[in-house]
Amino acid sequence: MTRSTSIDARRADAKPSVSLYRQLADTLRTSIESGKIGENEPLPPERDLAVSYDMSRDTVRKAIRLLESQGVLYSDHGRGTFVAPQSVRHMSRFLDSFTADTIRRGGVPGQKILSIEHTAASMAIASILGMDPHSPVVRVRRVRLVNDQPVGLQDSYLRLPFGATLSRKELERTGSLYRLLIDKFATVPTEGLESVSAVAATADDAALLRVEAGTPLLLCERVTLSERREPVEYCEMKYLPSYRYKTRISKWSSD
Amino acid sequence: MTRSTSIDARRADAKPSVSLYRQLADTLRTSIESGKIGENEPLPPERDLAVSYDMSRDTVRKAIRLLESQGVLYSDHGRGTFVAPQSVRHMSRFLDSFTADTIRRGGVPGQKILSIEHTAASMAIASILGMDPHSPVVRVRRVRLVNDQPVGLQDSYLRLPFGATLSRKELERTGSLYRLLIDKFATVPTEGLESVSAVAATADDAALLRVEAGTPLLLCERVTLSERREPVEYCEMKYLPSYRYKTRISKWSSD
DNA sequence: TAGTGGTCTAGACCACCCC
DNA sequence: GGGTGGTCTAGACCACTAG
Repeated sequence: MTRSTSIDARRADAKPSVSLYRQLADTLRTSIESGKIGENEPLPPERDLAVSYDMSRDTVRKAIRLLESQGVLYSDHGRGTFVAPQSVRHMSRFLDSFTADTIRRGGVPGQKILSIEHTAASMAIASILGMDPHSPVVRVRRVRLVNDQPVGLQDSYLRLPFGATLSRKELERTGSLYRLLIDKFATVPTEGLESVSAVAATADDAALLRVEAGTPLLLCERVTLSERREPVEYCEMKYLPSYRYKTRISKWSSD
Repeated sequence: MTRSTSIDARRADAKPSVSLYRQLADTLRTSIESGKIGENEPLPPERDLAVSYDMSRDTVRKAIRLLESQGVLYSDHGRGTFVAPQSVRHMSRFLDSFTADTIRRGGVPGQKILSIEHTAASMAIASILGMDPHSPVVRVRRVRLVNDQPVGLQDSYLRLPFGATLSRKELERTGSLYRLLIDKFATVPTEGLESVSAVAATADDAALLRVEAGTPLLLCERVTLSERREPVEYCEMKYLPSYRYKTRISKWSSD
């Protein structure tokens, strides 16, 4: 007995082995994005999917759980599994670079690098990055652009491997600090802790963002953690009011 | 062969049947909160836990997945499963009432109800709540307090079941709109879509929050969806800069 | 190489929704 | 009652990490 066509084709693909349930999740996601199943319409029952794609029901369920966690599907006990409304599907937020996030929203991301300094950590920065004061850190200040218009300021402090440095050229090439972390320093940003509030633009902020001083800005502070849950970046972002920060939050805390 | 003590005790408890994996998750969460296993220290291997608690390894894994989604644990392939740092464990955000959220942060929640109107939905409100214009809605305006100090304004539009009404007395008793939705209208808020930005306080805002007009405020708009993914509430919240909005975001979007 | 988490299976039974 | 998702099992094998 052989596996259903489309999944088998993927299996023979470049990657040596993507798990079955991820392949199924991709297949389902694609068929949902293409509109084959409408909002709030049901998927075939798990048992049917298992037969169709020649896998166990448990594997089908894993695919459904994955898509559920991404806001693509939702299941109701006794009723069925349904396609989430588009409004939900497009709200999911992930730990993502500004670059990728902007592209996902349909904008053209850009940046103007204001400065890259190799410096010693202040007590505050050292504390939040879990290092000793005066340890070396890299500070990167940037203006973020969408479609060539400034939308926000980013002030990042990076903890680099011992002796490593970061050049303006490297950053200009990729445009994304996260890509550099992954590709050059083999550090995968895995989790982010964010704290959001509102502040008034300082004179400096105002000049860079081309608004008046005192304009309300969205202040977002973030600590980024590696796979081992070590802090690797602290970043302060200030965004114009036109920039909207979207999130989906799920379920009930007793879960 | 009988089940390990603590889990069995729970099983005999009030609730007729909480699933095994949730019981194990509760047990593990408790023992983590109590500090029996420190930050970034490993749990016993899944196979050991399965033997200890007399359940299958798959059931143990379900408990671990649940805690992982709540930011309590993280697993690394080939290394083990570890307790997340406290900073992560305390950042998880859920679709929660202001009331519950404030308590979780260690504050005393309060509210001053400014008005409760039964009115007809504007086109904008009707559109976002997925109803016809002029359909009946309830608008609730409140000042939110933490430790008796005003921290924000909430302006909620509720879609109630046909013919239902909402009295000030009911809302004053529970203090929480969500509790009323659940208890009185059998509607469980399941998912929220939020959009956050910054605004300047209007003269009215300023008076209610006891600050100067023009003060930057955090503006958070939210659409709350029911289990069936029908919109049940639209809410605009404006918070003082001192109020911080905390989130944990996970993993990589390619997941 | 030994030990860990990750995937997958085939089958059983329960809980819930709706007709 | 018939169909759906939810839970649980026992066992197999793979993939990754570390000493």
